[in-house]
Amino acid sequence: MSDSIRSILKKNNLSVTDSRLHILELFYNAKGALAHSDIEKQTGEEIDRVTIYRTLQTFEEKGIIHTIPTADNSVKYALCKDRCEEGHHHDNHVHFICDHCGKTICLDDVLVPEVKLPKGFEPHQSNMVVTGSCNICK
Amino acid sequence: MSDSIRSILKKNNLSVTDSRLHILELFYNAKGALAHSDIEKQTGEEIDRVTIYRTLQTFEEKGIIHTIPTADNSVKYALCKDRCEEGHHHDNHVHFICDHCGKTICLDDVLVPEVKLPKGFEPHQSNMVVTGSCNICK
DNA sequence: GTAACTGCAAAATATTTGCATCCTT
DNA sequence: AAGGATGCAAATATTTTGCAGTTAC
Repeated sequence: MSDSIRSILKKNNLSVTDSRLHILELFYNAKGALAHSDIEKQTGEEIDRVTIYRTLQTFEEKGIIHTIPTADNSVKYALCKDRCEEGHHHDNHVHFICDHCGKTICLDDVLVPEVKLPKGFEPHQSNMVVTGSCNICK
Repeated sequence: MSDSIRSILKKNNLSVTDSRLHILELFYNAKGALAHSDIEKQTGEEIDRVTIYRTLQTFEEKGIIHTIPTADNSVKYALCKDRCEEGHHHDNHVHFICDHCGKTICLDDVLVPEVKLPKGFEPHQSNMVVTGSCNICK
């Protein structure tokens, strides 16, 4: 398992370091998205706050993770699916935020529907966020 | 014009103050959404930074404006349509963010399509944000 | 007159930057 | 050995809170 994480870093020309392994593992274990603060809590004193910022930024640049716009405007990150890893983000699934437990869940099977835009608008990327109660809370 | 803005405040049981009139007017003149920093720039020294925070919060609580989740995770606000003003947000139109000029535009005529969620998920509110190039930049 | 609103100061929080040191390759 | 990554300190930026003075009603 740790090896597959290691290979992701290598594939993206990133040095394999403890921090990166640790943080990336968190994403693989997490069902759903993580905020900076989530990562900070789960790593405790082990990783410096600044390193977390820089690691998240690096991962995002490499297309390993992507940010999710949330209803409460907090910053969250989630793993990209395979198709993202080429540099292009095809992050076309719906994100769900539970009003009760607060979790953000990637509904990988629910694709964002296309919409017809007015004349002159050319879409590039679509994001859809649904709030409500999730399958555990309700 | 100033009178219609005034009546909105009254309708929501808010005292009519210069700050509120001014900020609310900005929203009516603006095509699209405003960030806290936009408002700060446009009001200059006239309104205290803190007052802007509190005014935005108040307006949101009253359902006069709503927040928009943006791809870059900055906080933006836009006027609610009539239906929102009852307290329930029926903010069911698509938001468009232009990659070039950075503007956020409410596509009032483009409704957020419904999606079928997996079993157990109960939707409450949907948000859709499309990025690309707008009708002016392209 | 009273409750609500504002501005200022300051606290709390979040994010970014510089630099010396350490680690990966 | 060399370049990149980390940790610490500190600079910036953002948001919240307390309180005294002012304003709307």
